[in-house]
Amino acid sequence: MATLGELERSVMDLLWSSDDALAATDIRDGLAGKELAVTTVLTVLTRLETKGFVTRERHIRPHVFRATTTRANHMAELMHEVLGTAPDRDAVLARFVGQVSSSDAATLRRILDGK
Amino acid sequence: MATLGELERSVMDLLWSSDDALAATDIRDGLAGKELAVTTVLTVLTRLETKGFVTRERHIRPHVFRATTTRANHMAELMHEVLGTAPDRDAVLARFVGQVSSSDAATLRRILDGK
DNA sequence: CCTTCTTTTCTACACTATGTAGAAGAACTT
DNA sequence: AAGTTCTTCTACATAGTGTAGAAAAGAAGG
Repeated sequence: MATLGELERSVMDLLWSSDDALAATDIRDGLAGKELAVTTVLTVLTRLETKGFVTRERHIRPHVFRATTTRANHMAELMHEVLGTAPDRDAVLARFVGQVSSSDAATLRRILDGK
Repeated sequence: MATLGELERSVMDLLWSSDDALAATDIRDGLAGKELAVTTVLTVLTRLETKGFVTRERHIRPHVFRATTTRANHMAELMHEVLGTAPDRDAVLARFVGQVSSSDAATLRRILDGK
């Protein structure tokens, strides 16, 4: 899976946090602290589209963008990607679980039980 | 955590798979398919040292290198890093577990039980 | 339909990380 | 001291990302 740069991630965060699709100007305004040109935001959005992270509605003016997947889904996929490259899956899982907090462990148990 | 390039990862894979420390020439020889100059390997090893992924024994000639952590540990840390950036930890865990194979699920249960 | 405003696309440049290795220097062997 | 082996320095190419101006395309009003 393609990786995200810092700005790209910020943009994705806004899209992931938004229920409805956003225009480039919305995103520019949502990026607190940074004073970016709209074209910059559009460039990033176009790249994200190419990478498959966002879709764009071209029939609307201005174009609006939405994330193609949820943040949770994306993050889970990333984790699976890491796990997938390991020759020693079980060892990785063991270490992973060994490092989680007890509350995370409880969450995991709950999820596994409901499975 | 710093990320690894393709060649860097290949080098780490060799180190992770080796019980004892390796010299640059060992690594060059271990990289099947690629015909790299030893200096290239040394450059990569130096960068890996800077990034904290390997240690180097300077008092031995030739220098030998070893991974500072196990592969499983590294991978688990990567997974935690991903998880740590998520505002919705539980949702990510849910998705993550939701996507694992049943054998992975069994592994997880076993690990959690022994915890 | 011609002008003006808005929005998008194209093009471009700087910066960093990474892969790659030669040249020069340091250290060991004999 | 000379030769050999190994390391360090320096350098360059490429790709990804952040950044945005200039040019083009589309919409809206007169």
